[in-house]
Amino acid sequence: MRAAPTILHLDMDAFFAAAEQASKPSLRGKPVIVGGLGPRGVVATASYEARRFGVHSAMPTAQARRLCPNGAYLYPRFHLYRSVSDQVMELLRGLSPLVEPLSLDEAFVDLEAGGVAFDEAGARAAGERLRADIRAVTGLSGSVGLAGSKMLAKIASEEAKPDGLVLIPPGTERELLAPMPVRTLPGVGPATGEHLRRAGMTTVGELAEAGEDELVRLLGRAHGVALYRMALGRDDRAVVAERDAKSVSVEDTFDVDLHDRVRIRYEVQRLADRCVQRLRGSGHSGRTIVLKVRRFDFSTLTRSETLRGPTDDPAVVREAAGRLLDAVDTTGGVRLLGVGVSGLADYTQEDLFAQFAEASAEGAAGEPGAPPEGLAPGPGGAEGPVAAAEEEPAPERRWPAGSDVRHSEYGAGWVQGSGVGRVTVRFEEPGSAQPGRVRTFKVDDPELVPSDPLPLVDPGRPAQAPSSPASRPKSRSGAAAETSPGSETSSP
DNA sequence: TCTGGGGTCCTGCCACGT
DNA sequence: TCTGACGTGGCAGGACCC
Repeated sequence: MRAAPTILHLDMDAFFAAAEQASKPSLRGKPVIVGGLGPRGVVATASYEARRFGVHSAMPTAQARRLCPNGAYLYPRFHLYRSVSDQVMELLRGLSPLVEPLSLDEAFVDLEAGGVAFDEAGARAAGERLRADIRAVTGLSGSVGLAGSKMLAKIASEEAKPDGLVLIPPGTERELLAPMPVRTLPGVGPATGEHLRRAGMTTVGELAEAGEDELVRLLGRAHGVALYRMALGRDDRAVVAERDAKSVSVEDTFDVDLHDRVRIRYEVQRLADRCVQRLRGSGHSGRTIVLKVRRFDFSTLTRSETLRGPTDDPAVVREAAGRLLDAVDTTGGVRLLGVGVSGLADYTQEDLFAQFAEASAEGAAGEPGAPPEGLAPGPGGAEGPVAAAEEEPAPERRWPAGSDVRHSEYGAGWVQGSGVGRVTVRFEEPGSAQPGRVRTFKVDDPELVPSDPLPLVDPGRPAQAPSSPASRPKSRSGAAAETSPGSETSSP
């Protein structure tokens, strides 16, 4: 591990919910919950206002509604989050070529590799500058952790939340970690945490005292060794800018368990097609086809089959998935189906031939066939906007809560709710000073159309000018404007 | 009062070839 | 010809992460 705290971890605060609040002025300061809104949905992100009611990520949405009945419940708008994320990642790449994105809202940066910081003061200045730039460009806040390793930088950013910066000075790691719960360490989830608790270990200090041999005995070689090192504050994993994908998969949970074998087979074929679409989109082919089935009792099983060579042919993947399904007992019902491809390869000559052959067949074998009679395609018919966008034209227009719309007379707005043939829209834009007016229309009103999300910060009028590119000289040391946590967003 | 979606990594078991 | 050791690959499940 390096001596200077020049690994930076950025974590955007309640990212999806914050983006929704920035985009919809009427939701600012209110509890906002983003996630699946169907009967089996779960919370992806809750705003800090919603967290005060006990709502948190991964909680069933139905439970969240009981805890926070007056919150705004919205479907995720990944297009918006991805565009904001791109802006943030661009700022990070201004700091260093070594940027490792972990998700849309998180990344590691090696400041030393970028030449922007070599010591504590430099790292702190770069972190503060970054936070100010993110706010200027996106209107959102992010928390920054700085330390000499990835693990500690991540722990630091967690401590910094919301809207803060924490630096772990070199030499203080063990002392700092010792009283923390074992769950603080990456790789310790509910199962390992419980395992360790039964063995009498609840803090990181107790793991360090137990010794490597004991942890290996309890958790196995790889996990035990890694955990012992982490407990000592040792982590020499490098920031890796590019990672190759290892697998591609798609899955759907159905609002109601499926029992009909014909319907199940049809859904597997649709998933296989979607999976191949994604596979091709990523420029890959793959050798191992995986079928995932979650049964009525939540037990999950996977079946896989490895082909002779990689493929990106939908017919081949459909067939393999179908064969795997034949070996699965689905009596009792299934709540989730998934199809994945692993053992990824770049395109091969063989794949090109396969594609060519398929193209000449004019897609005759490229369709999964019509849905079983009387059954609409899709998971229970209540899928979110992302899934809906991939469907065939629906007989009735859908207006998912939170989605962007435009009305020929009233302009840009978003869907507050819909039902019984009506859709309620609030007309406001990210820059609106006041909450917008609400109007209700018929769902098939021709004046109302879905639209793309508007940028959170008008590019012509940034909230505040971002500082010059991060590759600039390091002499600038101010940038203290955004250090204080927002008073209204303190965690419960 | 029920538990999403898209991933990664590890472990144990088994079959197979040498 | 039989047997055991060993390495490897495939498969299934579990844990974890965001």
